[in-house]
Amino acid sequence: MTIDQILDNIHPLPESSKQTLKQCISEIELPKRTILLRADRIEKRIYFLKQGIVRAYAHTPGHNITFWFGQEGDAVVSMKSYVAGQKGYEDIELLENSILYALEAADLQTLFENDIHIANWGRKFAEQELVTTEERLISRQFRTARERYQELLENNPDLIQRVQLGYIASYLGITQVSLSRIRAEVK
Amino acid sequence: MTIDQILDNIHPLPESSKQTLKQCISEIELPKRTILLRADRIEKRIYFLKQGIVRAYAHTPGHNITFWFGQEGDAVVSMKSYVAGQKGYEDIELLENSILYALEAADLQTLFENDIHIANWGRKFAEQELVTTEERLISRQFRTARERYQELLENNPDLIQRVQLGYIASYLGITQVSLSRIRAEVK
DNA sequence: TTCATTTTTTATCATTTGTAAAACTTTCTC
DNA sequence: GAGAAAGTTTTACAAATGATAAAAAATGAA
Repeated sequence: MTIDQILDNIHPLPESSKQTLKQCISEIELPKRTILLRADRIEKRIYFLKQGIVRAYAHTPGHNITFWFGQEGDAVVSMKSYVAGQKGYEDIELLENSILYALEAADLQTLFENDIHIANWGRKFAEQELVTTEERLISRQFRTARERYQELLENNPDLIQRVQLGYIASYLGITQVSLSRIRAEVK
Repeated sequence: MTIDQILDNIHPLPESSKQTLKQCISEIELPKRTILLRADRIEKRIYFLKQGIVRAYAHTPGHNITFWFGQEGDAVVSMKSYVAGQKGYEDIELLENSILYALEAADLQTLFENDIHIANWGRKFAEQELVTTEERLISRQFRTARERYQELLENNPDLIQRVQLGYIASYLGITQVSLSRIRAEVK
């Protein structure tokens, strides 16, 4: 997944604006188990995932709760840091050796103020994340864990292969034991 | 709550841009029980709530699920329509006689293309809705229904007075019977 | 490979939550 | 204010889920 594909997929940009934006983006490679973003920091960078898989989890008393998985092409961002300049809820951990595109949030802010195309690109970015987040919320509210597991099996069977089931269970909001029961039924 | 307060609260705008935007906004008054937005339509208008209270619910087999309440100052929008031009998930119903500020999404789109301040205002709008939605998702994933009811009692006691408990129970993701049990304990 | 560690599944039991029905309370209408 | 309708609480029972422990399977390192 190239950076051009990722940028264009959010919203097409005129060539000159795209070049301007790309000049602020660098590619980095990081090993499995790296904690890319931390809940207790105000994160200054945003990332796009070229290769790899990541999970976002919150540290809660007793155990950590995984609430998002990112895959190739996804933006990896502490939204609370990016939008409000405040500490987020999530640690984000690389579950595989990964390649990321990195971008300073401050650089992006400057571009927003000076280039209307980039401002609208940033608007589209937030809007798309908004709809995705809303869909996650609705999936969680409308469907049982069993249904959401089946949804995952159909729409994203990769994920279940690449991620250990304890994290999937946490993501679905059930215990690993319950997920095992569901898998025993469904298979 | 004036339209100026609502607009400025999202992101301050230069006076000329604000005037431009306000020229597209009209005030309307609608009675209780009006269905303002419908899941089976692509909605062309967005609203801000001056006075009243609304709920968003999805029609699911068996019963409707309430997943959002809007109060004074909130944007009332079918995000799927606004962002993606597709049918949304929700009907939005006025629970009280209400006064709303209305705006054609198409007019707003035109302003986005031509005024960088309005484009950044629109970006901020989406970003704020994003963080709010993320908070709702996380509240739902991290906390039990009991905790979320107590959270509501503390942060928004009004809501529980103004909205019938069946809707609150649905919003919390439990049955009305369970909510009754929780209330019996907490009181 | 072999052994140790981690992950997943299975079993049992206790707790929570849902369903259904009835009783009670509040609100609305005439 | 009386009666009807709508909303809320309570009860009893059934079903689903969680906690815990232990077994089985998979993974990783030497």
